[in-house]
Amino acid sequence: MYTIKEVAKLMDVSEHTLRFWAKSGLFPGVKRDANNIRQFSEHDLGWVKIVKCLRSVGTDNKSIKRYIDLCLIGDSTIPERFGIIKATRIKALQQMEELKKQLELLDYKESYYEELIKNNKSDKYNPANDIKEAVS
Amino acid sequence: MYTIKEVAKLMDVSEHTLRFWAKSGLFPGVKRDANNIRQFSEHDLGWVKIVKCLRSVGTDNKSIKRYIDLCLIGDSTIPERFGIIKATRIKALQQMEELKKQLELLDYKESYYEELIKNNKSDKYNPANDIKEAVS
DNA sequence: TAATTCTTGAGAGTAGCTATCAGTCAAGTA
DNA sequence: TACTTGACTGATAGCTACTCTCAAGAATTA
Repeated sequence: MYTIKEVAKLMDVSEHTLRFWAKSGLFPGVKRDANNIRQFSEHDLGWVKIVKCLRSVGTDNKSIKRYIDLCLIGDSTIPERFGIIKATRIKALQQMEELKKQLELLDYKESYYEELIKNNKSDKYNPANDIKEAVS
Repeated sequence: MYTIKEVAKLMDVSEHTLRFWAKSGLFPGVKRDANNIRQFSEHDLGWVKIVKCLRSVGTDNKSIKRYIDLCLIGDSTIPERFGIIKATRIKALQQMEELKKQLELLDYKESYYEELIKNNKSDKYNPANDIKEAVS
């Protein structure tokens, strides 16, 4: 059993955010002790993990709640849950591509500045002139 | 020259967001025509591109403004700009790693559901039991 | 001339945190 | 025994970065 503080550390999510997610119904059935303090089980960490995963890909909290609720309903919702996960995976792959592209720009800019510094050159007060093609 | 609508389409950023960024001072020196309508040049698209890049990695608008302002000051700020880009690049790499990890979970979940459906099995109303290791 | 289309800025609304605060409880210390 | 410290609680306020709605004004088309 873990306190909210331990979960926060373990999962790298702030206590505030965990409470916010809990209040939003994203962690069903987390037990409390005699002093009303949340006790996260290993099982509950599973919820935290999937919520964190969906959030990190940009799924809004309402849709996450929907997924959680589908889970609670049971087997009949497996096809819909499957669909959600598939769509989320595709979204994640797209984000990966986008991130790669942005990384290329950062790589380029980094070497551009490096060059500038090494050769003690000016960029003519025009920081965008290191970008060859205009559109992303 | 491009209207804001064209830029929105070209760069895949909403007009609203472009106006918001413009108002925040993230696009210095965008010209207007006789009717006060913004005319983005190729050069201006460079600003949009770098702002979009920094935003996509989670840089807050205040820090982006700082970067833009440094650019406008000129050569004396090249070392600081270099530092910002380097730090941003590292942040992007970390995000890449994080995304990969989340993608693994999604991959696992997808095949889990697939299996479930193929074999007409139950997940015992416990959607978190497809997660082997508890912590992320 | 009238209707449509586009852009503009102002301002309201929203999501998802993030921070503050007072209150409760348990354990440790004087 | 009284006091302090520290962890957790929910309520609530505040913040960022959009996102949407709107009315006004100019240009285009019927």
